[in-house]
Amino acid sequence: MPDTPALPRRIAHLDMDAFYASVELLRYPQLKGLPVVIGGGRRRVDDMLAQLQQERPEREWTSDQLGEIPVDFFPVLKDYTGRGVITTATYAARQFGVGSAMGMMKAARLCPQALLLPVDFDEYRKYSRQFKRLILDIAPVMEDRGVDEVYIDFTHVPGGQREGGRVLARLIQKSIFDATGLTCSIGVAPNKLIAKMASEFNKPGGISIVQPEDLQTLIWPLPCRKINGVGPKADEKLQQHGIRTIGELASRERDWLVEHFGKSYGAWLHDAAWGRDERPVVTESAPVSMSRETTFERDLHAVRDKAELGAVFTRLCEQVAADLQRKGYVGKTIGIKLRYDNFKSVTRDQTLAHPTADAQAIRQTAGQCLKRVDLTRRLRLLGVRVGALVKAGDAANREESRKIPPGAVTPAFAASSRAETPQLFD
DNA sequence: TCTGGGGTCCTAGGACCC
DNA sequence: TCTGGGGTCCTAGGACCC
Repeated sequence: MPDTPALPRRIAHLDMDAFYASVELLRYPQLKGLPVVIGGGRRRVDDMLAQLQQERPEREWTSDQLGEIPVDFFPVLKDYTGRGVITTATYAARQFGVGSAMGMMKAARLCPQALLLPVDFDEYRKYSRQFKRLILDIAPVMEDRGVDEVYIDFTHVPGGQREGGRVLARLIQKSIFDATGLTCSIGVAPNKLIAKMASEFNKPGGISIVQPEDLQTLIWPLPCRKINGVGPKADEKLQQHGIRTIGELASRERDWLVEHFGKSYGAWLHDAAWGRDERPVVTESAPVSMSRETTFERDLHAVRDKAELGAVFTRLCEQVAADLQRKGYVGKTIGIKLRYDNFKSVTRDQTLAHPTADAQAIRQTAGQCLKRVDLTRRLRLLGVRVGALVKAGDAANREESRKIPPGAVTPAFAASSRAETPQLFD
């Protein structure tokens, strides 16, 4: 093999534009341009069609005619009762100040006439798989970052270096749009950190190319919060030190940042501000944990709502078990999460000698965890988690070779099993 | 105006072992 | 009697991301 000069790294970040809302508009084009909010419970399309059939019996309604459902049939935000947050909102709704993660009740005051659609993750996942398949057909090194985002390594892809990546980015955009009608924004830069910021520059439908020499002009004027990894807490602390932009962050000594933000995070902040990031685009990753949680319609009490809580608890355990089994994993760290009426959260977990994906075993251990928390306060949320995952087959093999006696328990498990605590809803 | 659900990673103390 | 480090695992909480 002849020596080839090392190519400069070209990393792309692709972000689907208003993904959930755009997918919904494919089904309901009649809502285009109207303020629409997505969130608050899940309603199946079948249920909606049944209701429609009842209210408008003059014709037959099938899933082929979603685009003909009259706009006045859709529920509006002001009629919504119950809790929850908005998952996303169309541009028309955002003009009223409505945005994702906002409480429904607040959104209803800002834009009472907004149409309300329930989230339909199955539908979004369907389009998610499709656009990722299209990308993989063009560029094989792709990292999954959730339903609507990916990183792509352009470096060795044909055309990936042309015009800094713009040619390949255009090709991917066109491929996705032609197949789905959906648009996306792409940023291409020397690394993931900058690419992520660049993909936001020209939304929607934009392509932004950032070269190493563009750091000062394009990146340094941005607020620190634009760095993926600087959240509200870190941003507030930075501001308290008079640091608002990435450029101001870059002008601080590395040692000063380490002193105030810790060895690891401080050094990382310094690297980030100087546009340094060597993380590779990772094409495969194994899950670490799986969980299910639910927020109740009203806060529940462990004693007074014992039956209801017990049923929810069992269901969560069954759902996690089903998720594990479906994906072929077992885990040995079983945990619970509670959120009290004052919004404070606590977690408890316990590690078993053997990994499991069995609903009864999960419920048994999660029940032990429940005995270790305060159950006198009303509960707003309950969750069940299984961590320390391994592939189901691998676990079986290792157990076999290590000859662990069946029924072995960790000391912590044995201790908590002996604990005499009052039975509440478990 | 009260604030979803699913994740990952980091920190820090204590247990336990060598 | 007082006093070592280092490594790993477990547990709880919190920041952050999509």
